[in-house]
Parts: sequence; structure tokens; C-alpha cells
Amino acid sequence: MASRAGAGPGAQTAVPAEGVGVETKDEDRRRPGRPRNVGADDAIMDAVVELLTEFGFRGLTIDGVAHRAGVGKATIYRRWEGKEQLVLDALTAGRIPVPQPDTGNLRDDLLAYYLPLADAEAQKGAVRLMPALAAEAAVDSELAARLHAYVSDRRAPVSGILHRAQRRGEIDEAFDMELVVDLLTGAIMYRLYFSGAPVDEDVIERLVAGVLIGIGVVPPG
Amino acid sequence: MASRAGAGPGAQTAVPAEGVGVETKDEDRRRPGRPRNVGADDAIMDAVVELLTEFGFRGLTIDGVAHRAGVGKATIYRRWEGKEQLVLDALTAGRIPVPQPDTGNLRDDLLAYYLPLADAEAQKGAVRLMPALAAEAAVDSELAARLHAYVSDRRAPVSGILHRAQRRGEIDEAFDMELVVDLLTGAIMYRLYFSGAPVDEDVIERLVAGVLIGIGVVPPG
Amino acid sequence: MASRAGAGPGAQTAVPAEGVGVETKDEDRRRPGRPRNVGADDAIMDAVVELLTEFGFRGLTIDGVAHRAGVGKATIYRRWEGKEQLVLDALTAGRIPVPQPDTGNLRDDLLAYYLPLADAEAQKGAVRLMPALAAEAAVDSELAARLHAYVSDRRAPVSGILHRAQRRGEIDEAFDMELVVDLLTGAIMYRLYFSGAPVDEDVIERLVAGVLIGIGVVPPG
Amino acid sequence: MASRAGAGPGAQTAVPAEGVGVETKDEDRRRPGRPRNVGADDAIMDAVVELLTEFGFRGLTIDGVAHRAGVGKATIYRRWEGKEQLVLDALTAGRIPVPQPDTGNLRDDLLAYYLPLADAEAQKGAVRLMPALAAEAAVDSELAARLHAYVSDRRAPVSGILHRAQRRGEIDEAFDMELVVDLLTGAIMYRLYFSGAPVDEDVIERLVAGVLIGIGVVPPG
DNA sequence: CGTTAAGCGAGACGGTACGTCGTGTCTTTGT
DNA sequence: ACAAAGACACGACGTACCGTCTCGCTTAACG
Repeated sequence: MASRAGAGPGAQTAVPAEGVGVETKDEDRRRPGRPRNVGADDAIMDAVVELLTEFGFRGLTIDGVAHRAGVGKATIYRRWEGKEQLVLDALTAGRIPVPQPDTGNLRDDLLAYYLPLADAEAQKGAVRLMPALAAEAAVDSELAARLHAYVSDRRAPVSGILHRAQRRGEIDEAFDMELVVDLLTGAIMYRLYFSGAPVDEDVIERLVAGVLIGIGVVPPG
Repeated sequence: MASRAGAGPGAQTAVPAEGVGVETKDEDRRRPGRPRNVGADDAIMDAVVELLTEFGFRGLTIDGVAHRAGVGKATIYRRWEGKEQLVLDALTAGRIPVPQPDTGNLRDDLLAYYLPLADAEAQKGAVRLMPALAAEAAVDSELAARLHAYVSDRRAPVSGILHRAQRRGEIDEAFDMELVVDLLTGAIMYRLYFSGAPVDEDVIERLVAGVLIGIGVVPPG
Repeated sequence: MASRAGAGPGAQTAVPAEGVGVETKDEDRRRPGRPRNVGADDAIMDAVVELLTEFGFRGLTIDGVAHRAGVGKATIYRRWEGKEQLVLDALTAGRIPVPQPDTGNLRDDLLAYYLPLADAEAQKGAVRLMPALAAEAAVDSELAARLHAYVSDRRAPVSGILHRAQRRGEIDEAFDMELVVDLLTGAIMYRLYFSGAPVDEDVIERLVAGVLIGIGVVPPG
Repeated sequence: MASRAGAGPGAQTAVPAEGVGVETKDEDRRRPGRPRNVGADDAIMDAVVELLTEFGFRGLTIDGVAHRAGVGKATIYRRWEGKEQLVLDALTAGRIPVPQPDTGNLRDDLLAYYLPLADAEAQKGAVRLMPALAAEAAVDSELAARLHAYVSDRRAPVSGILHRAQRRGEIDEAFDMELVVDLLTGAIMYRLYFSGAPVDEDVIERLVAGVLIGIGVVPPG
């Protein structure tokens, strides 16, 4: 999530937050009082990731995170507003790298991006997290904004791959590349989260192949 | 959800359940004791729908449903196993009809199916429910089965439209119609639930048009 | 505490309480719903007494009581409004008998009443409880009323002893027996709770003897 | 509390303490570093008194005192060991003068000492503080010692009045003057803190009169 | 026609997690 | 070294739901 670069974890959701917006020349003007323990952020994020994989989103409790991180509950509430913000930050704290393939070969780049999604472990995590976050986003508009920003970050590489190919003339200008991203990513998410249909390497290859045919990159058949 | 036809609401999930499947000639074999108050089912379902739209899935409580429906909590637990089953049943209790267009015109049928999804009210409900159900399904395999069945029911009409067109020769046999359903439905769900991008009539028309071009039904450009 | 006779424990402080005031002919009209578990009252009271003697008033926690009594915390809050009400009820639940001596011998009756207060264990409990209750009563007028009623119950026997002696002509009518109770009881409490001076059998005997001289029952010297 | 004379406020409880007692010729031997802000003591004491009267002992928090006094929490903890010491110091910081009557007239001296206790405002303060301190003293032996010393200081003038009268031959040598103080002071405290009975000028006069009769100073009737 | 058995509204039950608050300590920068 | 500010670990608070369990009652079918 590029937009978080340079910001401390949780800086986007922390209540007092300050420093939002353009930094002034006083940006290094420290607030009085003991500064927040930066190590605590990492300990909390680590605990969240561990507990999520152990117990899933529903089984994750703030008490549990606090205990595992060796931190007081208040320290968590001082920095995040709730479970969802916490998990979303754990998700976006740069821990899950987004593949950014750019070999110039459209098909290879798409597969390089999507094939890792066939990994069973990654799927398990995503299935537990993404719908829960989306469910909460439906009710909390601030979380929704953060989720959409995260999703936007995740799709950006595919968007780039397709637009570059279009600029190279490999794809007809008439096609809307953003819709193509929606189709590909949507199909995979739909299978993972809602239909329960498998998403393995074969499925991904067939989806990519089909879309490439559809946008006229390779001849059908 | 077609398979519920004829059964009382919740019959599939209620613990004693009996009477699953087609009723036999013994269908009038009553159990002793006071029969269930059939009106209560409707009151409960109505309360669920009302409270969902008011407070969202997270804000829905069994206590709240019981109070709103003028019903004891035990009456709800006697018929459903929990919040998720309850909501899923409210979702599938025949209240949201699935369009089953079959005019023989591929484009018109697809639009007849998908365009209603552009309705803002329907979207609001879906956004609040589907991710919450998917989140719970990630943890509860029985609910997952019920969700997948529901999703399967919802996609069946599109599947039918596409397969009929393929049988009529309008679509190349090489294309996998199920993947096409995944692409179309997935793109819409992805925008609704995760990316936050709008799903209006224009978007739906462009998605359908693009896919029809992609599968060679209409010439590009 | 005579006024509690017949009432269930906590009946005076329980929030809904009903049944306050004169009972009507419908007094046996049960409220709907599951009745409160009467056994729980005893379990809670026992736990309170145990934990008080183990950890004192400050060390007593609602969680601790709930756990020790094998009861949910909500069950306690359903019946009492807080720690102080709970302790006061535990105190007055007929568990600490008030001596009611009435031999007709003024000195013996007074000693029979006061000498048990020299017991070290009883003192330890009283020192831990009474000031804490008085402190809370200073801020909570309802608790104050309950505390005053309890204190009034405790002093009643002495009052009776003295008034009976006065009626028998042993004490001059001019003396105010209530003030005499204040003097005797007050001196003991003052030593116990505030001055830290010992209250042993000797002190009690000297106090009683001095007061008897003072009110002219026995000749000085 | 006479023994505090000359020492800075809180010097008795502050952890580093030093400088207890009369300053020596080395009194200007300053410790290195910034000296304590003497004004802070007053600000803290004022805040304690204000907050006590506003919210009572239970409602008094160290955070609240620090904020009201415009002082850091650590500054309070550097000088006192906790809430109770703080309150006890506020109580004894020379703010409530102890009457020291010595006219040679026993009855007048006793009334000069006790009648100010009939003041409603003074009673309100005392009722809120003394039982709370006694409650904490039951658990904290150091505080108990300080409380007993304070109480001893407060009773000293009455003790003096009575002993002087006894030495003048006005009171029979057989009576234990300390017990008489216990009786008088105890009766008043008992009424104030526990029985809820009023302590007005009339009650005090009757108590004093009764005791004077009792110890044979004035003839009964 | 009375017995029996289940369903009913109501609400108390033992639990668990919540988010807040207070305590006493520690860690900054500034004086 | 002390000051204000405020973050820290800890732990109790009182609330809210969960899913279960009695209550007294109603409602049928069966004997």
C-alpha cells in the first residue's frame, strides 16, 4: 500500500493522529510527553497476524492481542479504533508484498501476478479476512475508505500491466482495461469468497487465457 | 432458493428438522404437542429484514429480533441455529426473486438478469449481507454449504442463458460458460463489495458488451 | 436486621424489586419468565463473606465473587447495584447474630452485649467493613439509609436493656438512654476504627462500669 | 498536626524525604538540579480539597488532581505515596485548626472544643473523609499509623482540659480521663459516621452536660 | 374429556468480550 | 534534577450478547 510509505503503522487510524495532511516546517516538532513505543506497533501487528492465522477473524480478541503482544489493552485502543482497523493495518503493514511483474510479456506478467493466488495458505488467510473486512466496511465508512484504498493498491499492478500492453498496441484501444481488471480479479474473488469453487493454477490459467482471447491478444481456438 | 419450496421456513436448519426432502405419504403424521406457530416465522423474518436494514449485520442481535418480532428467544433458536442461518434464510425466503429471463436473445437476457443489480436499494442490502455471510462461512462449513448453494441458485439462470446460446451456436464451443459467469458476476461483486467502484446500468452494459465481444458474439468496435 | 425478615436476600436493593410496600391480594402473582435462582443468592453471599475475610473490602472484586460463587457477573449486577450494596447485604443477611440479652440485670446484660466485641476476629472483620461502608454511605444516600438501618438494628438491644432498667427505676428518668448508647457504642467504635486504641475485655468492662457510675446505678469508688 | 511544623508539606510521606525535623546549619546545602516548585504543593492541596468536596473520596483521582492543579502526575507521586496520604496531608496541612481552649472552666473549655463540630460544612467534609481514611487504614498499616497520630493530635486538647480539671480536684481521681475522651468523641463520631443521627449544638451540649454529671462535676437533675 | 406433550413469551442463567478508567511507573523534552 | 505531558502494563469496572434453561401458559391430538 504505497500511500502508507513513511507513515508509522496505524498512523492513518490513530485517533489523535496529527500530521495528517501536508507537513509543515514544524513537522519535527514533537508533542510533549512520552512518545509512543514504536516497538509496540510491531509487537501488536505480529500478534494480530499470529492470532488471525490461529483463530481466524472471529476468534481474534483484543485481550488476546494485548496479551500476546505483551501490551496493555489501552495501548491498542489508543492507536486503533477497533478490531477491524487493527486487522486492516496488519494486512497493509507492508507484510504481504504485491507482485509487480513487468517483463513486457502480457501473458507472463498476468500469470506472475495471479498465480500466487492459487496458494492454499494465502487463500485460507484471504477467505478469513477479506469478507470480514468488507462486512464491516459496509457499516463503517472510514473503514470502507481504507479497504478501497487497499484494494486499489492491490489491483494497481494489473492495471499497469494491461495499460502498458495497450500502449504497446497489443490491445485494442476500445477495451477498458479497468473493466478487464474487474473481470479477472472479480472472478477469482467470487470463486474464493462466495461460490466456493476452487481457484487453482488451472483455473487461473484458463481465466487469463480466456480474457486474452476476449481482448483479441491471441486468436481463439 | 428453489429447494426450500414446500418446506416451512428454516426447516433445513432447525435441529429436529425432520421432513427434510420430499414429504412422504405420512406428511400428515403430526408430532404430538402444540404445533409451531406459523405466523411467528413471518414475524421473525420481517424483523430480521427490518433490523438488518436499520443496523446492519453486526448490529443485528437475536434479542433484538425476538423483541421486534414479539417472540421468545427460544422460539428463534428452536427453528434456526444462529444469526447467520437466520439471515441466510431471510435472504432466501423467496423474498428476492431471481430473474429467469429466456427470450432467446443472449444480450437481452443477460441484461434482464444483471440490470436489476444496479438498483441502489438492492445493492445496499447485498453489500451489508453477502460479505458478512461469506465471513461467517469462512469459519462455519455448514453455513458455507448453504451459502454456496444459494450462490449456485442465483447464478443458475445466467448459466442457462449462456449454455442455451452456446447450444444455439451463437458462442464458440471452446469457451467455458461457467468461467464466463464467474467473470461477469465476479466483476460486479468485486466492485460492490471490495473496490467500492460504482455498479450502475452503464457499467453493467459495458461489462456485458465487453464479454459478448470477448466471446465472439458481436464483432469488436 | 429485623426489617429484612421474610424478604429474599437483596430484595431491598434489587433494581426491579417489585413487592416493595404493602402486598396486594396478587402478591403470589408471579412475574413471567424464569424466576431467579434463589440458591444463587446464598452462593453469592457465601462467596462475599469468604472473599472479604480473605482479601478485605478493597481486595474484593465482583469478578472474584462471581467466579467463587460459580455465577455470572450479570447475575450479581441483576440483584445488587455494586460492591457496597452487596457487602452490606452480606453483612445483614442474618449471618451475624446480634446478642439480645435480657436477664433483668443491667450490668450483666450490657456486658453480655458488648464483651463479644472484644473478639479479635470479629474486630478484624468490622474494622475492614464498617469504615468502608460508611465511606461509601457518605456519597450514596441509598446506601446510607441501609447502613443507618443496620446500625439502628444493632443498637436496639442496648437501647432496650437501658430503657427497661430505667422503667424498673434503676436509672434516673432525667438521663437520655439513647445518648448513653451513643456514648458506649461510640467509644468502642472510635477506638476500633479511628484511634487505634485496643478494645479488649478490660476496656469494655471499665467503660461499662464508668457509665453505670455516671448514671448513678452504682456508687462511685 | 503540630509535628509537621517547619517541614515542607508532604515531607513525612515523600519517598526521598530527607530534611525531616529541624533544619541544620547545612539547610542551604542544595541538592543538585532544579529545586522543587514549592507552589506546586499548594496547588495540589487546593485541588485535593476542591475535588474532595465536589466528588468525595471515591470520586477523587490522582489524574484529576494533577489536571486541576496544572501539575504532572509524577510530581504528585514524587511527594506522596498515594491517594490516602495525599488526602490525609490535605486534612492535616494546618488547614483545619484544632481548638485549644484553656480558660480553666471545664464546661466552657469542653464546649469550646466540641461545639465547632456542629458546623454543617465541617461535618460534610469529615463524613466524606474520615471513614474513607479509616477504611484504607484497615489495609495499610503505615496509613493507619498516620491516621492514629492525627486522631491523637485532635484529641490531645480535650485530654488536657480534663486532666487539668482533674489535677485541680474538680474530677475524682478514680475516673480515667482517656476513657472520657473516648466516650465524648466516640459518641459524636458514631452519630456522624455510622448512625446518621444529627450532631447539632443541642446534642453536643447534652452530651457534655451528661458526662459532667456522670463524672460528678455537677450534681444530677 | 382429561391426559400428554410440545410450543409459547418471558426472562434469568453461566460465560465471554467489550471498551473505559484509574493506578503507579517510565520516558520524553524543556527548564 | 525537577518540571509537564502523556504513554505504558495491569487489572477491575459495568454492559451487551450469546445460546441454554426454566417458569406458567396454551394448544392440539390421543386415549
